[in-house]
Amino acid sequence: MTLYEELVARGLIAQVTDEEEIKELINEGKATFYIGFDPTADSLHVGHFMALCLMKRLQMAGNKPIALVGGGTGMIGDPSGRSDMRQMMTVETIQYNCDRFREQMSKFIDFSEGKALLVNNADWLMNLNYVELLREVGPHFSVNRMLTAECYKQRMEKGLSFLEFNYMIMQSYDFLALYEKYGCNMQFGGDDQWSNMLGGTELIRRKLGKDAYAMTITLLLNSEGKKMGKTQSGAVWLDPNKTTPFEFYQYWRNVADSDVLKCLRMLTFLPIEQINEMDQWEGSQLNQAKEILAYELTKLVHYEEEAIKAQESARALFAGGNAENMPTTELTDADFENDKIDIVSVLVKAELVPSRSEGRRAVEQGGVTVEGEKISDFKQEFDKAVFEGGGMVVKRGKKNFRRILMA
RNA sequence: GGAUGGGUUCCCGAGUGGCCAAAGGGGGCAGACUGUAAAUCUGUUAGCGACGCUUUCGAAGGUUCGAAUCCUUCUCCAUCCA
Repeated sequence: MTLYEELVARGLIAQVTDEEEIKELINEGKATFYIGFDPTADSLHVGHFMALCLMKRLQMAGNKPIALVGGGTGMIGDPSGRSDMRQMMTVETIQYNCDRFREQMSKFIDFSEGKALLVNNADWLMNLNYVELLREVGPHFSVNRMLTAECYKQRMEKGLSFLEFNYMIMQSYDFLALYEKYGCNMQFGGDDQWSNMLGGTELIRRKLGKDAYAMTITLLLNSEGKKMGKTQSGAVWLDPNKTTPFEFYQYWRNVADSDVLKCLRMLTFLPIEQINEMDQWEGSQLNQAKEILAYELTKLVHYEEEAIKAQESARALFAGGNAENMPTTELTDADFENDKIDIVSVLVKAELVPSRSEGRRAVEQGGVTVEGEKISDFKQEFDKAVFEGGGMVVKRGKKNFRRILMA
């Protein structure tokens, strides 16, 4: 199976500019391609992870990846598919985020010996001269065409600032710059980037009379059509300090039946044949597929050791027993009054609830368990002694656990 | 710059002087049922020392016994005109 065939089989490819050319380029390892990452947060998330996996697959086939962090484009903010304007970020924040990206990426991509490049578009965008730029690239963009681009559609209703309108031009300029500097002949990106990417191939054609290609990756959507990798409390991050390996594992352990196979195909490196076998699984057997998915992804992102720990914890917890590797919270003497602490305080301390009111409601609704015993009175108190030694396992709902210990 | 319409709780969206911590829907959370899934049903969804108190309807002032609601100024957004 060729690389391109595998990408198709995994459902990763959304749109391509020229299928035959792209096939040949990447199958034979002749592509120098780039993927852009906008530094909108201080950690990469699951959406980026897909792109990183793709980079890795292509790198393994001999293609040369360029990871571009958007230190320059981050100054503008991509309006694609958004209904509101992004918060403008300070230069310091952007720089900080770029540095974090750099760290995390080097975990996945081999940057040694020029096998891959990491560049920052601030290097060429920040020094552009407005009038020069207008004269250089301005004539090659038709405002009429730009306005019909899919990525602005949502914003045509709500309003689009000139600042953000220019994002496409900046991204197109990136492609041109990389083409000239490194011979980068292909761009990959999320499917929401399609119009921005076409801007680049067009610019290269008009400006240099050369061909460049673009290919988009299917966005990872769940069966309800929403982007995956988001939870109520925000994105699922790759940084273990922002999303612990256990939480990361649990996110994938809990995906809907209808999404498991898709996730396995698109995100893991398991052989496609093996995944296709799982496609036959039905009902509760799919639970095993979810466990495999969670384990594989945790292993990729946080290494095997953490994946094993997360899996053991999860198994133990849901089998009803205790687990070694559970998130813990430590109490100090100051948390106690007369050597006692009430259940609501414990919940708040353990961050199992955001406020005392919610803690109280959780207890009233029968959602709180301590050491397997349901708590029915929100005024219930505990002696300091019970937290000594192994501590006490507190559970809110079915999936939120915390071991409470003395510091 | 001019005209018009608008900013309500996590989101959408009612509410035009007291009965409003604010209808309804979505989402979230919890319970039942299950497979740590989905669907369904039920409860709940500002905070707190909790049959009471405190803060909230773009911001700041004002009128009033009483303001999300009336007045003034400011601000932001959309549409049309320039």
